[in-house]
Amino acid sequence: MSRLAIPRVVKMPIEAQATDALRDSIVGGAIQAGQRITEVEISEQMNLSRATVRSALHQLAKEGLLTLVPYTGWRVVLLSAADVWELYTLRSAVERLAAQLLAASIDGAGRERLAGALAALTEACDGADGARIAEADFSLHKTIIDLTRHGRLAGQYGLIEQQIRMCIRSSDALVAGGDTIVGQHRPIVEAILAGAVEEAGQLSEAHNLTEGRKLADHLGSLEALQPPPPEPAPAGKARRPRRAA
Amino acid sequence: MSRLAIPRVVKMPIEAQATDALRDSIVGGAIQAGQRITEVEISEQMNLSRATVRSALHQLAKEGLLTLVPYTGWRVVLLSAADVWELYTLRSAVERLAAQLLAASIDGAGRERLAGALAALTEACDGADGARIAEADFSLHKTIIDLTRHGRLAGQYGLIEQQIRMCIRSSDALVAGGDTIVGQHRPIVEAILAGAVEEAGQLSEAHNLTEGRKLADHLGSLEALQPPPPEPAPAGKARRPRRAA
DNA sequence: CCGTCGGCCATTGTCGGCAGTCGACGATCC
DNA sequence: GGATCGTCGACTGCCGACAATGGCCGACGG
Repeated sequence: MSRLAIPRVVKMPIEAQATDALRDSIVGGAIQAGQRITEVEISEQMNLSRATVRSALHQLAKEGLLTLVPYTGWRVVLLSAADVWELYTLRSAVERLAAQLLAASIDGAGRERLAGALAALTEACDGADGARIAEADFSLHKTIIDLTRHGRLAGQYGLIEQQIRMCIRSSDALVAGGDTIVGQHRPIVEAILAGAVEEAGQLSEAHNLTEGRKLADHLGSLEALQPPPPEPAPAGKARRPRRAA
Repeated sequence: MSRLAIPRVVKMPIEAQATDALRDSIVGGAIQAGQRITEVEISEQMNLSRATVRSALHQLAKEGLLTLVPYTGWRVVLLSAADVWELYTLRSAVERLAAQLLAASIDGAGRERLAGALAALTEACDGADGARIAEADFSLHKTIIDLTRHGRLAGQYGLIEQQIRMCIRSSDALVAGGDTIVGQHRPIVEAILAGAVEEAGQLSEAHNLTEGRKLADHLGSLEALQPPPPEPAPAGKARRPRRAA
């Protein structure tokens, strides 16, 4: 296979690079939720043409991270409790399918990767680093998805995952104890390894639904306190006075 | 509601219009599966700029109807039996969720719409118009999705639906008898109307899985006959000889 | 003082063009 | 005759500019 030790050059169009960078900025919190952004603003920061940035923004809009207000600007979506409910119900259905498929078809290499992901989560839960626990959590779920070798499943899950990442960051929830987290995931993994199709699906579905309800309730109580986030300021520069000079 | 008989002008950016028109051309069969198309070709036919067409093509690529070969061209996807399996497993999971949610939350107006959709399917199945039956079939499924008032669910289902439409058209399958089709759908609708959450989900899931397997087997047997569709010709104009004069 | 109207500006919508890259044909050399 | 290299056409990647649109602010009239 690898006759020569020459590394394959990554051939990724700038559009895709810009999309990834912007996505990371959004889910990573560099661009706050609800914030308003403009194409020229981004294109200047990234040193790219507006058309290129525009393409990236449209892609992210399709992924549900941005909304476009015609002739006005772009806005980072602000996820409500209803959105969280949508996300987690959808996620439960998708992950249930993944768990079932994987339980029915997992092979040796797959068992190894899956066990490794669970071990990593267990190890992360020993510490108190919330971000690291969350990452290991996501990684375990993602591993289950990938191992199904189901391209469209992975694609749809990817969209959901980005949005979940964003709403978790914006709510600063997900602070369950490490023991609880491991205790929730271990049975799922064991059912998959045992080839118990129905059980794996049910456990996975239940796990997501309970977690989703918890997060939605948390967000709902927050929304009840501060009803309308009136205007999170138009991104950086305030509207300049009519006569600057 | 309708005070004036003046049709509301559609205020839809040309990008979106182009996207819809292209999607219809693809799923409608005007552009054959596997065919190679270029941006200039489309832009000339639609009398639009390349950038606009390009945006539409990218969107359709994200919907899974096109693939982009860098610096070479676009290709309408050619769905294999494996793709059909992916589509129908995914669809079964999504529709199961929809049936469950709807069974748990359907209201009076919803019951009416759902019953109407089933009646339309029954009526269509009395005739022998395959296209009309298929349309009524899709419409019933879509109605269930819409009634859940689950935006993201509807969005993800939309993507799957387009691809399923395409592969059904390209395989000319779906020729089950009208009685069979009604007999498969009626129990699902009845379970939803009865509020039987689990039963509705199971019936919906089973329906899609059996139909998907049937279609996948059909496509698999076709693939076994003609292994590689070698080159479906580069779209219209043949590669012109080096010296035209 | 308040409601309404008009103009202005910011921002997106759309377009044509130049440059980089890929696939393939044809010429050349062995 | 066969394989390899050079060259060409075609297509996408990316860009800057102009047009259209909607919101905001000030001016005007009541």
